[in-house]
Amino acid sequence: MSLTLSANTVVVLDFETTGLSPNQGDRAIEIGAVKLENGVIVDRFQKLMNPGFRVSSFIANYTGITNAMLAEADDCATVMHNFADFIQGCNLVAHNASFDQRFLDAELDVIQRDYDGTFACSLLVSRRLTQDAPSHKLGELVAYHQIDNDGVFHRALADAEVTASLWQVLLDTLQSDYSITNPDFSLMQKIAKMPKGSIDQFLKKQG
DNA sequence: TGCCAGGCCCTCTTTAGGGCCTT
Repeated sequence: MSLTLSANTVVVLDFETTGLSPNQGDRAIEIGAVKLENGVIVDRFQKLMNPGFRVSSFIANYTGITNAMLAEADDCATVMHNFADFIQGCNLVAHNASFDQRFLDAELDVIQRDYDGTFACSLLVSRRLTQDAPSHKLGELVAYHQIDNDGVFHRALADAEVTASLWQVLLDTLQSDYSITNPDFSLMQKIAKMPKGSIDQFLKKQG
């Protein structure tokens, strides 16, 4: 891990893609991200990218991203080079991070770039900290926590922004419910891996 | 020909199956 990795800066990111699996030939079509410094958004990144083939009608309807929009976009390599620069030195957060990590790894592998941060998953943390939530879908959690939003979902920057707000809600929960002052990224990673049954006892020891 | 994601998590579990999440 890089010595320049920032302790207080994370990038919350979200991909829109042509499908669920890069192993099955799916590609990224949009990346959106916000950079958080001590919980405050200090930078944003949003780019459509042309995967080189037409997206299905399902994806066009699901995301609102059309083939006409993608025809005018830069190719994936160009966008991902810029995004690799954007995330340099930062840890990463995503909702269901294993999905976004697979696409990030696949797209950066194509252009032979790498990143120095590690991922934390807001879905896994949410399942442990707000076990009463009826669902841990991003949209459902936005409603559950009454998170401000512009009504846009399944677009990369909009989803990254509400995920960043959710991340902050989860950090605030650690402070308010467990008296954990300044919970950090590595604690969130530990929470994500902890058995649900022992999370309460673990957090009470942290406070 | 027919199949086709992958990881987490629960339970009627561990020699398994299925729902939840992401697009």
